[in-house]
Amino acid sequence: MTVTQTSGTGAEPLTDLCASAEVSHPRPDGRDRYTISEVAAFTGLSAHTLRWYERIGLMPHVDRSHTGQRRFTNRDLDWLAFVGKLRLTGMPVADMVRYAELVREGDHTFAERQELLRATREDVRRRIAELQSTLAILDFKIDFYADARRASERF
Amino acid sequence: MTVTQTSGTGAEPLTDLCASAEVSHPRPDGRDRYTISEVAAFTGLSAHTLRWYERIGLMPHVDRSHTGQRRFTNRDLDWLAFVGKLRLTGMPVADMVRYAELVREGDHTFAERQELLRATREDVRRRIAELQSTLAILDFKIDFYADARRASERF
DNA sequence: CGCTTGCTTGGAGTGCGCTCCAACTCCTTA
DNA sequence: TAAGGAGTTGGAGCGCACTCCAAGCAAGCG
Repeated sequence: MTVTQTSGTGAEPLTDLCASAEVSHPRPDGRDRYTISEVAAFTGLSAHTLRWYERIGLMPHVDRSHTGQRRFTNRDLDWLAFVGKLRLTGMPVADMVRYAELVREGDHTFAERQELLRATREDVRRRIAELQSTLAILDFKIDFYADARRASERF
Repeated sequence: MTVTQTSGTGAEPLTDLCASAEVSHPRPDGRDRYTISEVAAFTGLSAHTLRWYERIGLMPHVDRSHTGQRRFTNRDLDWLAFVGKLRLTGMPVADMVRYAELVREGDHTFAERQELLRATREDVRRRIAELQSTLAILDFKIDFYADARRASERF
């Protein structure tokens, strides 16, 4: 796993480090201000969704240009990458918002954050097990159809 | 894997066999007619949902009592168990309905059914991989919080 | 008989996660 | 200067998978 340490403005160093665990997509170097459409292209989320994430409190707080347009930072991209992972787990958006709130509240919420992630992890483990059981059924049925088709061809 | 061969009325023996792959929950022996609430309790689906499944064509066709009430058979339970598995895969209801249609159309749809299941299987494999990647991130962050908390306790 | 329980129906409502719309501002290019 | 493109907002709308509602029917019981 590659941990990319992004510049950071000095505020909440621990949270920042934690928010930037693994960045999968390479990003334009040396830049730290992206428009909403750049971020949309980069993350695969729509601009609508990005604004909506901010509205509901799932984005920490996005900088603005002098004309009021959003300017996302590398830190924001890190956060979105993490949110994307949480989304893949099937975690409800409300829970992600809760996590975001805890991050905003500061370091004294570490325990609760950890607990939330732990619960999510157990959930993910359960889901993997479920999926693997469905895989067995699917294999069984696919084999069944393969046999049936071979049989019908032979006679 | 235990394959429980349920009685069957003689119609489409292959499909029947295939529909009855693995029955996870033991069920009242010797019976073959269940009310909707029994099936609801048994499958964990609500009676509402069972009726809705029938309406949209996801249930093959449920017998009725002389007063018009539904009487589900063991075969129906087998089908519902399989549908439950498909549901766990995250397959959209519309696709499940498509599969149900193919089953109703008869044996000449084996190829298409197999293809549908194959696609689903690949999807499931992808989802398992995704979930496992999120698991890595979660572990990383949970460890991070564990370390941070231990560090803050020590000083 | 009246009451309860369980079932029936078509259609309306709900919650989630977006997704889009209308009306507007701002900046750039021709 | 005019047009076009990208951004802004609050709020409405959408698709999915249920979930519930109202009104009614049939059976069982005291």
